Amino acid sequence: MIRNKTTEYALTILGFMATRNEDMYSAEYLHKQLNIPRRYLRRLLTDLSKHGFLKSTSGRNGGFVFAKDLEEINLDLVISTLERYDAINTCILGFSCCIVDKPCIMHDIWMEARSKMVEILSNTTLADLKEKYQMDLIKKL
Amino acid sequence: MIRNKTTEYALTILGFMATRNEDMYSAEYLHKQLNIPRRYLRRLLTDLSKHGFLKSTSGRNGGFVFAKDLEEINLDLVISTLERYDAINTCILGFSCCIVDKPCIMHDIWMEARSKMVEILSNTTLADLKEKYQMDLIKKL
DNA sequence: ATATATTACTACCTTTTTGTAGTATTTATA
DNA sequence: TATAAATACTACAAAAAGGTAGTAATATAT
Repeated sequence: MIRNKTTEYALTILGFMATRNEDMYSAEYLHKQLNIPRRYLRRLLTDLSKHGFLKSTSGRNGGFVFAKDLEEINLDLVISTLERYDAINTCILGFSCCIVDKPCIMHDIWMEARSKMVEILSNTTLADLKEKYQMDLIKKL
Repeated sequence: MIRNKTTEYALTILGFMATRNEDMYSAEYLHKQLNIPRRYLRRLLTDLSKHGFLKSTSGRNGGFVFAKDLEEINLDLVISTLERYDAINTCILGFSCCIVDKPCIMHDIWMEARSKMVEILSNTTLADLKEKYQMDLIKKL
């Protein structure tokens, strides 16, 4: 499902940004807050911009902000954008079908398990996370 | 969830073996059937033996058979044996928590999504796959 | 204008995962 | 006992993922 650390990083970054109220997030700031390797984080932020999640501003006081509404970004979208499935020759799940049986023996059970997961992830947007985060803050008072 | 191709291979191998009725499976035979790289497959089979899923017989006519009942091997067991979670410092899900929030913002939603998946996988044994496979064969007649 | 704080690009290095090679060992069979 | 068909072990090679470095470009502030 989530194969890459990069995807984890991306979720962490977007989740963090979604729940705070800064006008702008610089790579340096995010690095300090999230402890993701500085240079790698930078590259990832640029990637997230290229994929349309963020938009960047160069120069002093520059940084990153969301390129679209938080409602429009669900967790499955983030994951499926960053994980590169070699879509052909594999099950949708990223589980390569064996040659003998197509679909393979695992296919059905795997699809069932995976779809449950995807259902939850795709129904959760960054806006939901933000709301939840703020509710949690209130509860703590 | 499933990060490694190795895990996919393992599931493919065990699933295949569970649904056929051979007395013994040699690496060479499995290689031809499943198209997994010969040498890598061999090593993996040895690993699966060390992990107690299979037992091996050396020498001519040797090969691999299950070391325990198919009922005792569920899919989550296979996955969690082969994927090496660096259990400490990470969520149970293998998703490293960010430093700022512990548990991280994603924690709850992720646990929910993941537990649905694990529930299905851990409730499915190789015996179930075998049964399903045979039912499917009958239906085709 | 110049210095400073930021992102962008490209190339490289390191670690992990995946895959290969060679040789030794085991065991049935002719 | 020799041969053939298997697994076991160890080391290495290749590919992918993760991480670093240097430099260029951009924009603000002084």
